[in-house]
Amino acid sequence: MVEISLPGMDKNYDPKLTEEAIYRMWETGGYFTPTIDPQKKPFTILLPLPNANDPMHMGHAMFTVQDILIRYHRMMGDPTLWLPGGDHAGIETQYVFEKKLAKEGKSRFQFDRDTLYNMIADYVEQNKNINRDQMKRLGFSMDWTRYRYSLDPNIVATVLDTFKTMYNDGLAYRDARLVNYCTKDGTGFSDLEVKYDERIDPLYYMKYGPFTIATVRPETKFRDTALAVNPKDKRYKKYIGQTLEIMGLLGPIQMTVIPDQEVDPKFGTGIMKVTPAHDPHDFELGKKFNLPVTPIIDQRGKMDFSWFLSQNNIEPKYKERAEKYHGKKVAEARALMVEDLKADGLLVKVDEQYTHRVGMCYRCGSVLEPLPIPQWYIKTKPLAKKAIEAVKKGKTKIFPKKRFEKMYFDWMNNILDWNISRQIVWGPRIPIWYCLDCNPDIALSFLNAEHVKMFGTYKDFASTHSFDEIKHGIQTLSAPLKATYALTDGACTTCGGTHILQETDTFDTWFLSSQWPITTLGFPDSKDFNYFYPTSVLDTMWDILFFWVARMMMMGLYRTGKVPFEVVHLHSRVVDAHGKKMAKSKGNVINPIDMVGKYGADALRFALMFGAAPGSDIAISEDKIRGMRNFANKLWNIGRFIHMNIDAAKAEIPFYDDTRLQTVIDANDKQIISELNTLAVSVTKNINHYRFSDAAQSLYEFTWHQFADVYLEKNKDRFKAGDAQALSVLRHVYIILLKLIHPFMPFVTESIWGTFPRKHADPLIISHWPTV
RNA sequence: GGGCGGUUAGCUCAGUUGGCUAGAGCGUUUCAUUGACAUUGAAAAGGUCAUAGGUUCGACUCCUAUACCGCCCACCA
Repeated sequence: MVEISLPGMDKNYDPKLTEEAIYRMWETGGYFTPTIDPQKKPFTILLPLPNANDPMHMGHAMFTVQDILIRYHRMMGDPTLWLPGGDHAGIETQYVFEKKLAKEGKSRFQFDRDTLYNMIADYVEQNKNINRDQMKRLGFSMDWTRYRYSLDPNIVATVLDTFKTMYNDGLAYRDARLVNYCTKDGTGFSDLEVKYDERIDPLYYMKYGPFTIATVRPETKFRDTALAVNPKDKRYKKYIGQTLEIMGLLGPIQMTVIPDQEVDPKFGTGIMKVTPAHDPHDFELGKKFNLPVTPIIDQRGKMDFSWFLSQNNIEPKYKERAEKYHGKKVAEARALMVEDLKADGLLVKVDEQYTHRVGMCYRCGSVLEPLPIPQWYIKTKPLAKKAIEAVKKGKTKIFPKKRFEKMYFDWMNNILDWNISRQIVWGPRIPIWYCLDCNPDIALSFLNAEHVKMFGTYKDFASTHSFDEIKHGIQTLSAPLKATYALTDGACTTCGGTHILQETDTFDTWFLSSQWPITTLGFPDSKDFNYFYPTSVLDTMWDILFFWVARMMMMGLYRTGKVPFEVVHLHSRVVDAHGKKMAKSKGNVINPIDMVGKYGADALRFALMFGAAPGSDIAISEDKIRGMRNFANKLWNIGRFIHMNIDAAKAEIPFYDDTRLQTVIDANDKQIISELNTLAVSVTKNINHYRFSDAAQSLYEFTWHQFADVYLEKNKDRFKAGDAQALSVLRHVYIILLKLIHPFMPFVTESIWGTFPRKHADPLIISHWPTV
């Protein structure tokens, strides 16, 4: 066996020997940083900012789509910017951090607000770079000099400014409607974040005056304020408008019967109890009929009977019951009440197998409690209107259009106001200040020196604590809806006092990220903003179309009057070899970094692009990645073959375009050149149309089965004989191929590129894209 | 409840406006054994394109219905 030795080219391509050095060469060479040239239209992509605290998963590896576009445009000569960033990911990060604390036997309640915030900040700081290094390992050609973190001071400043502008425009407001509240995590959520789960719960039929009603939530009935029936329901028509006295577990209550179209006469008994404080539908109904909102569950998910117990002359039996329920968790109290209903003969029957959908906390899985808590909202209708128009007019194009444009319009048309308040510490606080002297009823919770959680109103604490103590120890401030507030952090505009406290609600993370295109580029006036906004393409998976993309459209248009991006490209979801969603619980997760270590970044990137239609899932398996590793190796060995033959020819092989060879060309050469041109045209077209799979497949097919298997095999004798024309054509086709493949497989192509003679010393990354 | 997508070779999927013997990757079978690559080469097997109708000279491709799978949205107590 004769070993062929070529300098720098082993028999097999080993990504481990090249990738790191090549990436460093690109980065230190400054090729990721665009030169601003006012004569040229830039090409810009903002990376969908990953959670700074999370390692990469396969979904992030799909950002390869962006790198392909970026590398392609860079080679086209466009000033090209791919701007990376990291997200503080409010609730996600605080949740992960609390779990970490729990493992160490600690709880967030052992720390005051500032300390907890700083601990989380340190934790994120430690993890931030893992993510960045991993993206480098995939070869992503991002401009790291422009890396942004969502809590960078200038980013936050713009976000606060947006809030103030919206507030002054009447688009940001405070209201106490029913919010999806997780009593375990202690925060409210927006409607988008609610995860609905099918559950089987008992449906209780209970006697209710002259009626029987059905409910899954008997614990809320104490604060029912009305009964609703369908106005067309003959059975109950005569009761409409009447006020009835109904016997309950705590004695008789007064109840008015009201009409409501939406009551289904066929459901249960056709009568619905109305509980405005704990049911979204009832809340709206209550507004219509002016019913009081009377909560019976508190923010910790416990029954609150203080309204009852504070009454005079309560019958001892009822007092005993109320005391028994008071302070119990919802589920526990419900069980007790069902027992008491039985005892009183009020329970008619129980349907144990009632299935319904319940709103759950997407984070911790607890049942969400709709609670009437004041929150900050964004009025979305006027913003959505413009976002719809922009897409209709084609200012922003959504791809694949067929599937996702409809989703976009449906959501925008039915949009509800956006709750941006979160009751967590990890994030910027809403820039609103309350005067404690003007609002002595503001409820405060804070930590005293012994780390004991304390609740009370400002009035309660003012006599025993200094303002400074309150200000620094405060955990949360829950101002009643009627409390007055101001945008200023100076003196109170009403009383001139300085006992003012900032809102403790922090912004929904998505409120920050919805402004990413403007905050990262330096709105309202900076060189980058003026040059790069609007960006060219926004590429992401469809799961955050509403969370992020739609909201960026609204916010970008609101602040700048221009769309934030010209194209929205929704890439495939990565699934396992059997088309199933990857999940830790299923044990089918493939770690991208492991695959890079084993087969190289190029192999993984190519596998992710190969064989998926736009908008559909992409199945990934180790077998497939290995197959693509083999392709990289094939490409590498064609390079070795060419070197070997040129070296053996012992003559200078002219550049293809320097010679008259083109006019006296051999039929075989002519054919491969023609096929190459066809390929270059189709790859270019496919990239322009976001058909990355087609581009990848044609590159694979041409390289392996046309160029290597046919042309190269057929002309081996000519190469061996040192035929200068043949060798020139061979090398030319190969060099062009390296360029065409480079956006997909940047490492192997760049490393081979370096071994060939060329007119300019430039690396492949900034070579010129082939044009025909 | 409303809407969307899918159903093509053993597996995962392409098939862009209806038109040549329906393709790829992986897997399988047979042969080749080493001056580019065994991470290879040559060849092969394997599909009533979910089902039933319809439009058309012609349907994997268009229309209707059905079945199953997946996803999104929705306040049914």
